[in-house]
Amino acid sequence: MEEKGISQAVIGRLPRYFRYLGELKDEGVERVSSQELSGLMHVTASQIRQDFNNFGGFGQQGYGYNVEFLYEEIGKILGLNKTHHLIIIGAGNLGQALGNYMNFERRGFILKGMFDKNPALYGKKVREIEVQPMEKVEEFVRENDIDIAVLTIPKSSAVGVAEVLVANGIKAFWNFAHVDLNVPEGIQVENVHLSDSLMKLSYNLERYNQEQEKG
Amino acid sequence: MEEKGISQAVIGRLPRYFRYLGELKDEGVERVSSQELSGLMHVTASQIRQDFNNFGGFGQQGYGYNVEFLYEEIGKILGLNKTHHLIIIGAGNLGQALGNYMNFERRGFILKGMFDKNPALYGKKVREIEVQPMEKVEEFVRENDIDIAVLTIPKSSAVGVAEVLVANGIKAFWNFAHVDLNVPEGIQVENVHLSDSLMKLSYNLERYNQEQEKG
DNA sequence: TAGATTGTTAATCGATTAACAATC
DNA sequence: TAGATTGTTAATCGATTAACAATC
Repeated sequence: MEEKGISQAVIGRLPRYFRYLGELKDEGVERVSSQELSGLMHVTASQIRQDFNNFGGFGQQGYGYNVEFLYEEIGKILGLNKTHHLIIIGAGNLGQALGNYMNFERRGFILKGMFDKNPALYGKKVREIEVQPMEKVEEFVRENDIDIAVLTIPKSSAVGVAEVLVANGIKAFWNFAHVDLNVPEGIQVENVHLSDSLMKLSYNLERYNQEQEKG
Repeated sequence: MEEKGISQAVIGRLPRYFRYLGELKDEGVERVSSQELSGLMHVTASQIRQDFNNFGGFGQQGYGYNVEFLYEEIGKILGLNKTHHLIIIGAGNLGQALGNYMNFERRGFILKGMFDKNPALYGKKVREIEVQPMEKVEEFVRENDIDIAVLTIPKSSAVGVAEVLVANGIKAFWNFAHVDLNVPEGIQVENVHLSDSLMKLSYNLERYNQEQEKG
């Protein structure tokens, strides 16, 4: 179970393994070989075995992998056996959409608070959580053991807000603002730059069309 | 200006270049060297030059790159000089949030329609666009020159809906459903798997905490 | 025991970085 | 012309794939 210096390429694939294993588990499948999984997921069996072996041996020669065991282990690696408390900064459309998404709760990501600087939103409820004024966020973070801040605010305020949150103990950001945060060493940032993603799609669409025209 | 077989690693970096160059442009900066950009973006100058040279020479020895020119060129590469028509399938919280996000419009991504199978949402307006029943989507796609379908529906229906849309001429999907679409060759898919992203953050948070404990 | 399939080492491939000649 | 900085080739690094011995 030794883990050190696992590359982000591997980490990035774990949630997808987790998803497929969850589906197999739900279908009642008991064991799976790297070859079967390879066919299902369209990645090489070799890569699957290499990826799993970064975390120690989960399989058994001649048998393959036990689906439920592997599912649980990957869940643990991803930290899904622990509870994470999160707050959403910015209660606009996107913030509310994320707040309403119950599936995160199922995985142990518990929404504890929502904040906005727009008074029109104060008191508005997203599930059980009331939107609070931004002025209250510092105290709230200090007193409620918050791990993750979800930033669904405009880029103009994101960098400043992140700074304040770090000063009050936030350890991780799920950043939807279209800006690079530049936080101190050891603070984790996961960016979701939606417009970047849309531009990538646009490029690939464009490129394919052009190739078609050439023949 | 020859382009062929550009790796997705390079494509994935273009939107970020585009963003930084846009900011420099707005600040009135006229020229930038790969070295300066390197300092700003925290990537190597060598990588910057290699990336740009995939698309031909945008710079000038001894001078660097003209900010506005480079900005425009990368925009063109990303297809942002063209207009794209898109529809949103699934008018729930996330669908509405994306529909309301005006910035996409600024880049030429025009929302043309929204669809949902929930009658309670029919007629609801997101900006100028009324939510329509799912039954209307096939005809709408055929008659309105739609390029991109945004899927903000549950995974259970996403695969089937995608199939129908492909049959009616959709060429690209921006997929927020937590499932792999598996479309025919030549149809573009850009996945935004939010829960995968959150799990990655969870992993990195976990890992860092563990390392701290060991000392 | 024979067959299957892992864990792991070695080979290959691709992406990043370094170096430098070309040239503005 | 001298200085700066690109475009591009070569070197390095890391990630993926192939191969196979270990072992259930």
